[in-house]
Amino acid sequence: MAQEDKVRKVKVKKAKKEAAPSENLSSGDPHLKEFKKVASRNKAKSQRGQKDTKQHKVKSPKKEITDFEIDNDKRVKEEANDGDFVAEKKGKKRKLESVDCSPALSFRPKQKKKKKAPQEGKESPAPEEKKPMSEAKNKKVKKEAGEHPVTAKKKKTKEEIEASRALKIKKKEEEEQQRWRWWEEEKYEDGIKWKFLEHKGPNFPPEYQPFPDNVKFYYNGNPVKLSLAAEEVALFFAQMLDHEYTTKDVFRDNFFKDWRKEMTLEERMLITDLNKCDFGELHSMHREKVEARKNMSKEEKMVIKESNQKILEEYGYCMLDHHRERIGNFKIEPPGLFRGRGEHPKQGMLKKRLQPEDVIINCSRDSRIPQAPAGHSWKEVRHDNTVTWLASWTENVQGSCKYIMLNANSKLKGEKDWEKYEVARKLKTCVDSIRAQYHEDLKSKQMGTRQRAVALYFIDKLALRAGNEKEEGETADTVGCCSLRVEHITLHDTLDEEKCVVEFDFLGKDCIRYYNKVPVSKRVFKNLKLFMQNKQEGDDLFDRLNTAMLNKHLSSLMPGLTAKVFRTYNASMTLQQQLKELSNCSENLVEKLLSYNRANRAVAVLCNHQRAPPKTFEQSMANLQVKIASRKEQLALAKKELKQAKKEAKGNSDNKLLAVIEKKKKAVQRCEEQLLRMEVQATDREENKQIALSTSKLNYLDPRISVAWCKNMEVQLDKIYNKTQRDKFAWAIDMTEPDFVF
DNA sequence: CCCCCTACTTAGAACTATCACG
DNA sequence: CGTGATAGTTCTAAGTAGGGGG
Repeated sequence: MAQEDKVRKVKVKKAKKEAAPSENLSSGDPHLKEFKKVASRNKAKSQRGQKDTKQHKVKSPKKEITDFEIDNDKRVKEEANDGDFVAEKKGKKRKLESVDCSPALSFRPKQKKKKKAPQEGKESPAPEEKKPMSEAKNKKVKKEAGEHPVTAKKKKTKEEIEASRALKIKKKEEEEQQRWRWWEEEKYEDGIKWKFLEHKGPNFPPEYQPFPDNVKFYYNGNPVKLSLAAEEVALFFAQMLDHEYTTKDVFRDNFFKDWRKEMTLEERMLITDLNKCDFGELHSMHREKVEARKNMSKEEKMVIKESNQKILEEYGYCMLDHHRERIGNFKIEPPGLFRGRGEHPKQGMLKKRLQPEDVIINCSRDSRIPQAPAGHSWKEVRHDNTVTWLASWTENVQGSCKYIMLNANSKLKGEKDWEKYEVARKLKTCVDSIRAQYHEDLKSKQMGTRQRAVALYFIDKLALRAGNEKEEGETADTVGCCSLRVEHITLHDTLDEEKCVVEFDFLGKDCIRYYNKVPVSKRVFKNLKLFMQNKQEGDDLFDRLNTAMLNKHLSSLMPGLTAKVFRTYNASMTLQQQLKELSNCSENLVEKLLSYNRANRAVAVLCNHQRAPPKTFEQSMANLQVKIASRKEQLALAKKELKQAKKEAKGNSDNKLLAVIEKKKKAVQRCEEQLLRMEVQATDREENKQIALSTSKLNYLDPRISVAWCKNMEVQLDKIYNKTQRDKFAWAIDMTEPDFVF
């Protein structure tokens, strides 16, 4: 248990200055002040409006910290003239020009408001800490009492249903009341993520249960009883037999190699060819199990649900600065076969079972340290409050770190999210000059600067990702902006009557294809031609640029600015614009929602958020069309009847007839409404066939835009955000006024 | 300058619960 | 009152970005 609390040092990077001085828009940082102002305004509001009995809010005077020193190590190197550009081989990029780099300003507002003393006072009295457990218990007791009447359960009647409903509502209210309104509090000083953190450690998956002897694995036609370890891995493969993965050579090879590592020497001698393996019985056993689980009785399902609930109760929450916070992924990932996306060179490799000995725990020194499962111990317990994770381990397939962190509705995540949108909003104030500058840079004498300008143009205009370098052969071959290669774009002097068209075709994150034909400015086009000169397939388009250089430059234009901010900015701006353009107050609810979805969709298209069309898509679409047709018939009929009724009533003021007319009118109206709803649904669904809205909604769209829209349009918020989303965006829902502008 | 490591966000697929409909 | 489609949740892979050390 090494107690090395790492104190993150604020790094001051050596700044190199480029020949052309960059416009520095950063000083003063008015936007972040705004951020703070909003926070306190909201605070005031809520104190006015609500009887918040909590008292975590303690105002604290702010202490300014000095800004970073800038090392003005100015070095200017002249770049060769245009004729000299030589494409360099991929992988090794030599950057000839020096790059402007302002001090590595952290974009956090904290920077401006280091405050020390009051932090202690901020925390609520210590005794509260012990509470959650007993509280939880109480709740449970209450619940049980309600659910298990002493007498027979025949009496499970209205009363009880009502009671449970009441309980639910009550719980909801309670939840609302208990919600930690962290956005009304002061932020911690630089880098400190928490003051107190206590949790139970991660939850491990159950041990492997060997399958019965009557289920056999065959090799070369002969039954073979496998050792426990080999059997477990064999089952991983057998379970996936329905999946396309298991037909791929790479997958099979990787699997077989790793499987053999788990075998005993004897097994390894015997089993040398995957094609001679017969997993049939294991596979069907697995299918039966799945089937059986599906067919379980309600009671059995209930039992499982309850035990899951118990696990959630125990492991799913932590105490963070006196608040009970939900953990996002408290379960240790179970072992299995690695499933990469796309043509992943490591697909099929064995992802090993983790032991507590692999896991590092992070928590407060003065908290109850989580107990490792019986007979085990943790790899390490540390107390680092500059990070947000509760536990971490190294995964064996890629060798990367994995973390257990809090749920999206937590303070730690929410605050970061809020900040992200504030940075994006700040970009709004200087985007014009940044655009002007990169437009200028397209003419730069320095190749690197030109490349940077073109890359920035793509990132801004097309919302491309930054495109970090990746290790070759370790992952699927995907690219982002800076890692584009010459084969990923095709230049067309004219295409479909448009000039200077760039045709993009590459695989991006998660191997999602990006295909787009975009007319670009002449200057950009000319530059691209230049960049591609003397290069061949496999060469980097931007051979003098990488994401680090790009971001360095960006952060010199505005603190906190990186490539990905453009995605956030353009996504949110698009939503706001589209909502303004598409929706209007006089629409009915269904139409408003269609408009909202369309605006959302425009963003998803911009960000290239795709999904596999649902398997049942065609079928369900056809079904819907049938329904629409029949409804249309109904409508026609209803209209006819109405006409008929009117005819009969002509010149006749018999009340009865009039009533009939009214009735028919209503029927027609109802029919029309339903028809409209279905037609809208059909349109929406068709337009959404291959587009995933949720990613942008969750990660790119400032929720305040949506909240404000709902208020202005008089649309219930739960029409656009489900429970999870409302939880995640609680801060925005609470603070946003109808006049919010991104 | 380059490479590696850490920490955190973003991403679509798979799985599960719920709801509408016959 | 079951069933199938849809909505919501979980899972974990795949990105971004910045630090740090050689």
